[in-house]
Order: sequence, then structure tokens, then C-alpha cells
Amino acid sequence: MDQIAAMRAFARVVEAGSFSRAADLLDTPKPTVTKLIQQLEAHLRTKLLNRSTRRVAVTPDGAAYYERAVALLTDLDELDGSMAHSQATPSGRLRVDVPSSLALYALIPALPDFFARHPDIQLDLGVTDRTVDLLAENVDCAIRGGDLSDPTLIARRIGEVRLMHYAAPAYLKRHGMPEHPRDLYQGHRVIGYFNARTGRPAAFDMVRGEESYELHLPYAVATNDSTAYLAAGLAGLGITQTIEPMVGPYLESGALVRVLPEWHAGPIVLHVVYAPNRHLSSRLRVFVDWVAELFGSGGAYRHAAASLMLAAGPRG
Amino acid sequence: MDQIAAMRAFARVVEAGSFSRAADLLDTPKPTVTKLIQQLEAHLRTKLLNRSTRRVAVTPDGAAYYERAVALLTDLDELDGSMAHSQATPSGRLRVDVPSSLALYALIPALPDFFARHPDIQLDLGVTDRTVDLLAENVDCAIRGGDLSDPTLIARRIGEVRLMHYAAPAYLKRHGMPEHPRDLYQGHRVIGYFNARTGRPAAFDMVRGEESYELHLPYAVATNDSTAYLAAGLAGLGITQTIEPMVGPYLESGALVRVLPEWHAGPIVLHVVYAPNRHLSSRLRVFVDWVAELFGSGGAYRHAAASLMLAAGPRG
DNA sequence: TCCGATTATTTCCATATGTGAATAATGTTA
DNA sequence: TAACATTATTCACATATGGAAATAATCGGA
Repeated sequence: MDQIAAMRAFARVVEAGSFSRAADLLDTPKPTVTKLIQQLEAHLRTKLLNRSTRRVAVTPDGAAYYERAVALLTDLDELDGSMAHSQATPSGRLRVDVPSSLALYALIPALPDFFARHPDIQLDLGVTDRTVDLLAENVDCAIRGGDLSDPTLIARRIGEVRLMHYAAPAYLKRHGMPEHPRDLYQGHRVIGYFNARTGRPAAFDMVRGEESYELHLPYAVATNDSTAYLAAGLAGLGITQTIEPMVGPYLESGALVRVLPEWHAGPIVLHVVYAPNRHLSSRLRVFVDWVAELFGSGGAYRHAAASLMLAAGPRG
Repeated sequence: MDQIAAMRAFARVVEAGSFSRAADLLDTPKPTVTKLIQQLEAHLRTKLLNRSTRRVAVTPDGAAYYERAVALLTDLDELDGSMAHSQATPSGRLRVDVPSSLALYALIPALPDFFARHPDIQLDLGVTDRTVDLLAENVDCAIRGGDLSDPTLIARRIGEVRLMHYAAPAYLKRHGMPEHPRDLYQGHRVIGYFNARTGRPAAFDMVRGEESYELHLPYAVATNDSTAYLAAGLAGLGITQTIEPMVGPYLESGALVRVLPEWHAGPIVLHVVYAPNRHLSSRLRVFVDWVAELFGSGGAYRHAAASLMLAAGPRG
């Protein structure tokens, strides 16, 4: 028995004073109304309505039950309605994971635009380069760069950035400027970036035309956080392999210098990933669309100049 | 979809943290739980649970829905429980119709005993000789004497009373004592009792052994209320045909005298009638049983001596 | 009192749902 | 990395429910 349908039918019969009219109002066949009322009475073991073919009278028990049933149905409709409303109107909290560099240099500076469009959404930003488990940590979506490790997630490509090589002037004054990737093995140090999961530092990729090298270089310091990585480079601790959009203001101020400018480390593809879901919430949908537009339009780094500046190392 | 079952399943999964455990707690097959959750998510167009075969996590939407759904289910269980409770423990109001003479001389004086047994029941007594429509007037049951007119009602026989003939001394002083039923046509008057529905006065039935007469006699006054009828007889307005148990104290006090004592008007069978109902409420059941016992045991009129006494007419 | 219009209910077949068995997926352990 | 135990889901058939048509019941009017 569908008790809710039965309660609705009963309420309508009480209000309409007739099984037939109630059936019409509910757009339900008359035998269905009959059966629902019978089922409800059987469930409650109480006669709710005294009826003949011409007349329907509510029993005292039925009248008492009606009052409370109507209140319950109102609560239920309200609950259903609030779920529908929150689907139709993007609102509520969204948990998003972003690598720190993309958060600090691209996403966060653009958020005023997002909130201008969707003032009812709250974002919980997880700022970490670590690859989080979306299910385990109740993360709605994550922005990821590079290779994707979880094939079960939906990955929507939103753009790409180039990795280039830079060093602080003080570093270059001490170690000299390399002319070729092989030179990096001659007394040079790099800033290491290690994958949080495997613990192994990433290789330095050098690509020029058809020529390419994958170098595993000695480092004085390594980190798994992209912003700390940049700070280490600025401190003159070694050569960095960093995404282009982050370094603009530091190149301008001279805090960083391009190293081996004809060589780059190839593009890093950016994705926004989320779990498959037949019922994708509207807030997740609008966020994903907005992020795709932000990074895809090239506008992601427009605000970088007005963004935070890390401390540069000694100019030497 | 049975939304209530779905909500219950959802609540159990949230609490148990597992589909299988929830199914066990609900004594429901596991595929049923799976389907119910799927149906609920489809209904709400919202993902409530992120799950794998090994893990179940509640979404933020799911958590919010859970709080409110549990409150609703509690209200519903309370409502269902209150109906069940009112069935198990006889309580609530009962509308009973009784002819006035039986109310005043038998039922009402015995009610202290009924309420000692069932203190939670309230009785609404309709005291009238009129044959009420149980359905139209929301009457739970009625006590009736004589022939039954409605074959659709359940009639439970509870006893019988004899109709005899009486007159006040003053009446007999004026008109003399009849020796035979035929004498009643010689200047006598009777108190007429008319059926409320047909408006026709009842005949006087006289039975002695194999001999019987059905007399339509002239009357000075007629009424459709059995207590008013008795009062008219006490006032010396004519000969009455009244049930035996009512007149005890008046015979004792001499306010009434037996007329044609070898003749009686045959027994009147008493029934308690009520509408057929698959779910007879417990209070109606206990009332019917109690009334049957009261009238069946012959104790119905035990209290009459201590009961109200109508004013007698002039003794003459 | 009888007839007819109206309305609740029943019947029987079509459709939807429930459930046992099988399958797919997950995540821990050796 | 492979094996295995556990658990959510799917599949196919059995059972329950929905609904059109037919029937039964009611009650007002002639």
C-alpha cells in the first residue's frame, strides 16, 4: 500500500464530500480511490468514512485523523518542494578541491564574478595539490592538472598551461646560466616537486621541437605544494619548472629569470572532475560550467597581476 | 513508488551506514533497499547517497533530507500509533440513541457500572423514541424495541419486555373498570402512542391465551415519547399500554392500577443495532456487550425503584 | 411504489513492483 | 599484484496493484 496516496485520497474525499469528486480532483480512477480508502482503513483498523452510494460521512475517528494527516502531507510536500527548489535554484554548499597555485593565481581572484552570478552558493575550497578521494572526503568536484588517475570520475577538459623553467638572479649568479639541458647536471640544483601519493619527485621534461629530454635532477629542496614550490624558486634554492601564468609579475619585477627559454616542459591539461551522478545538483553544474568558461576563455590569469606576490630572494 | 517505505529505507541506510545492514534491520531483501533508494533519488532528482560496494557516504543534500524525513516519519508513526491506541483501549466518544423510557428507567441508572469499567469512554445519549438514521446522524448504535425497520443494520437481540395496561385511579373512578377488551369501546379513552415516521397511533394489542384483539381505540391525547406517554397515564387522561418495568413504583404507590390484568399486549423484543463495519471500534464493542448483558441478565430495571418518579395525577 | 440517475464497489486483465539468484564492483590482505 | 570476502546492483520471473468495464447500491422525484 502507498500510504501517502491513501492519505491524499482520504483528505480529498473529506474535503469534496464524495469519492467521485475526489477522484476527479486527483485525476485518479474511482476504483483506485475506493481501494486506497479501504487499504487505509485496514491499515489503521478503523472506519474513517461511513458511506453509501449517495452519501459520505466522516466518522469522529476519521475527522481526527484528517486533521493530522493533512498537516503531515503539508510537511511532506514542503520537504519535497524544498528539494525541488534547491535543484532548480542553484544554492547550497559545494566542496571543491583545487591545486594551490591554481587557487591562488586563477580561481580565487575570479570568484567575485562567480558569486555575482550565484550569490546563494557557498564554496568550500580544499586547496591542496594532493589528489583527494572525492567519495571518501565528500568532495563535489576537483580541478586537476596533468594525468588523471581515477577512470571512474567524469573529467571535463577546461584548458591547458605550459610549464617553463625559471630561476632567481642570485641563483644564476652563483651557478651560471645553463645553455643546454645537459648542463643542468653540472653543479646545478632544481626545486623538486614530489607526488604526494608515490613520494617520488617529478622529472624535468625539456622539449624543443622534435628534441626532448626527461631529466631526473639533483635537488636541494622538494615540496608537494605548488605555491611553496614557487617560493623556493624565488628564494634562489634552484631552478623551477613552473606553469607560465604564475610567474608573470615575477618576470616583470626581475625576481625570476627565464632559463633555457627555447625549451619547455610540454603542456599540462587541466580538467574538472566529478563523480558520475544521474542527479547532478544544479549548483555543481553551474560551478563546472563557470570554471570551464574561466579557464577555457584564457581569462583565468587576468587577475594575476593584482594578486598576491610572494617574497623574492636576495637580488645579488 | 511507496515513498514512505523509501524514506524509511533511506533513514536506515544513513543510520546503519550500509545497504545490507539496513535491509537486515528492516527485514527487507537487499535489492528492495537498492530500488527504494534509487526511486527516492529519482523522485527528488537528487543524489542522497554516494556509495560503492564497500562504502556509503551521505551527500550534504542527503544529510539535510535525512533530518527532516526522520521527523516526518516520527510524526507519521505517532499518528498511526494514536489510531491503534484508540482501538486497543476503549476510549473516545460514542453516540447512542435510546427510547426515552428505556433511557430513564433502565440505561441511565445503570451507567455508573459502565463507567466504572470504562472510564475513558464518553457517551452522547440521544434520548428519543424517533427512529434515527444512524448514518445521517453519526449515531454509533441505537437501542430499539419492537419491529426493526432497517435491514441493513446489524441487530443484536438483548432482551424483551412485556406491554401491559394501566390507568390512574381517578380515571377509573370516572369511567369504571373494564372487564373485557371490548368494554374499551364503551366510553373509554386510551393514551395514544404514534410512530414518529408514519404519524399513526399504535393499536392496543390484547392477548389472553389463544384469544387476541387488535384494537384501534379513541384517545384524548397521543404522544411519540414513551416517558410523556407514561406521564399522561399518570395524569388520568386514559388507559396506557406501557412496558412492565416502568410502572413498578407507581403500582406500589397506587398512582397506577393494572387494567385487564389477564390480558397483555405481547412481548416487545429489544435490540441494539449498529452499522455493519469491518472495523468495529473497541468502544462500540464494549458498549454493545455491556448493554446486552444489562438487559439480558434482567438487571436492567433493578435501579428503577431508586429512579425518578413522575408526578402522579389526582388520586380521586 | 417504482424508476432512473448517480455513485461506490467488484471483477478481470494489463502493468508495475517485489524478490531470489546471479553478477559486478570494491577494497583488504597475503 | 592477485585472490578473496563482502556488498551493491541487475535480471528474470512471481506476485501485487492499477484501472476500464461491469455491477450493485442508493435515494430523490414522479
